Amino acid sequence: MPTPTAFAGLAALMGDPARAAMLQALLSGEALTAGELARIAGIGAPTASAHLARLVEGGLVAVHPQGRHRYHRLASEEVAAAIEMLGGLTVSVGPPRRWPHGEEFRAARLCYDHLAGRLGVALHAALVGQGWIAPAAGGWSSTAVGEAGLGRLGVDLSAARTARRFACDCMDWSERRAHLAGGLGREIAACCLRQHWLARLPPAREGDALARRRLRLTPEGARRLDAALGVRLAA
Amino acid sequence: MPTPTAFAGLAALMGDPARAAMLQALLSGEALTAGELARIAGIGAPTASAHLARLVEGGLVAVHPQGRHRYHRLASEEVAAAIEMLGGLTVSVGPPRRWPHGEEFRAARLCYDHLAGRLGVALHAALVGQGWIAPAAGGWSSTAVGEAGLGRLGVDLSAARTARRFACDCMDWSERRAHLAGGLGREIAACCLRQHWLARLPPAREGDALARRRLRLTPEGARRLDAALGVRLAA
DNA sequence: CCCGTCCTTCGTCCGGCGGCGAAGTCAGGG
DNA sequence: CCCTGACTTCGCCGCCGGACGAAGGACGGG
Repeated sequence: MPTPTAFAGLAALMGDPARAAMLQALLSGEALTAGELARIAGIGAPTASAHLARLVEGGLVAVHPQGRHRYHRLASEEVAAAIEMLGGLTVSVGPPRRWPHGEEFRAARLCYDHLAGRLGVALHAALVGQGWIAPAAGGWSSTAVGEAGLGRLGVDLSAARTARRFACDCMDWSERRAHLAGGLGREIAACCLRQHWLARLPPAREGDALARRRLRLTPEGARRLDAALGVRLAA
Repeated sequence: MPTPTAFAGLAALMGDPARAAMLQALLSGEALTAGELARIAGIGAPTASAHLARLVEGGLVAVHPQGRHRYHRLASEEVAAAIEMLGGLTVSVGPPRRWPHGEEFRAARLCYDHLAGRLGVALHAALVGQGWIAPAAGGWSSTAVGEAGLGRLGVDLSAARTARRFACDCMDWSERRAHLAGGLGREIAACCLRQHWLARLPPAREGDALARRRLRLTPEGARRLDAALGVRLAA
């Protein structure tokens, strides 16, 4: 195990309310400017700047300047996974409480770059149930019928294969079941969003980090997914 | 996602150096008394008591009093997994550094209740390579030849099946490859330790949380594992 | 029953960190 | 070229929380 101080430093980095709000906002995969993150965290610009500097220095966040904006995003998929896992702990740990988490978040949301919530879990179950993916070492591989079906849906399989992992499970913190991550999960989400099967992300409200991650199915999107996968994804 | 404050609270709980040292010590799966944890963290008894109260209150640690001792252990496998994942981040994140972590830890150690390090990774690879386990939804299932072989080794398969998950991957932070977790991983470790295939855990030195997790193969243990699995596990 | 041990509670101190305002730096536009 | 807008650096303040000493319960043993 790494030195306790290194471990504690990393955890402490995520342990500040303002930084935690920033990290959760970045979990959608978007790159956000320092000013946006300051408003999301509800703090002033100087304070946000100091926090972001520490997050970058700690390796959790990557920054790439463009003009007079500085865009920030999570440094890696591993960072996103760790944040998701910690978020999952908060619902399983502590005094049992009735779900205080909005119904919208449980229905559909983004986990880094793929679909999560009931929608993501249903997608996972449908892909397995239809035999489109099959268990393989370390995750899932696509079947012949799956490749045909995914192609019909417009999913870019070759792009999915360029990822470090083609398809693997990612524990869903609200449903307590796996949803689909990896290159395939990313491409399916990209394809769905591109084709407007899902409503666009609503604009962020000031101080509301969570609004960014909410998704709603369009009627058209629900219909096409239902037809393609043979399940009722829409609530 | 849970409220940012809940997330931050949990991360902050792990973010204190003293509490981090305690959690890492508990990662071996052992139940430790408040006094032991105080010495491990290098703090006084009153301070340790306050820290442990917060860890229990936060749901990360479970306590069960026995006589005048109060034994503490991690509250669940999920807590252990989250701590491991955060530990993994500390080696992949931040400025690239040459491995400052002891060779002994990378060779063999315990991850909660199963084998990790090069030993754990080699075991995983051997089980797959010999066809003793095969990919299944959410993890691995045992094959017929595997069940025979594991039975010869003295592994209690029925005990392994009582776990929530029979066999699944757990990312190894030092080898960056999967080792075996779940009921099977637990039973193999229990069986190995019971049969003295591995040297006993060395006694804890004061203030040294890491010593608890170091393992060394006995010559007898290495020979039997080599013969059974057909790989050279000993360095 | 009294003592030793383990652990907790209480009271107190103090260092560190998060917060902001003001000033400085840099990029872009009219 | 100056102005605006985005972000950083600097300096300072307030306060939360982690540290300890002393005292106060539990529990077990002689």
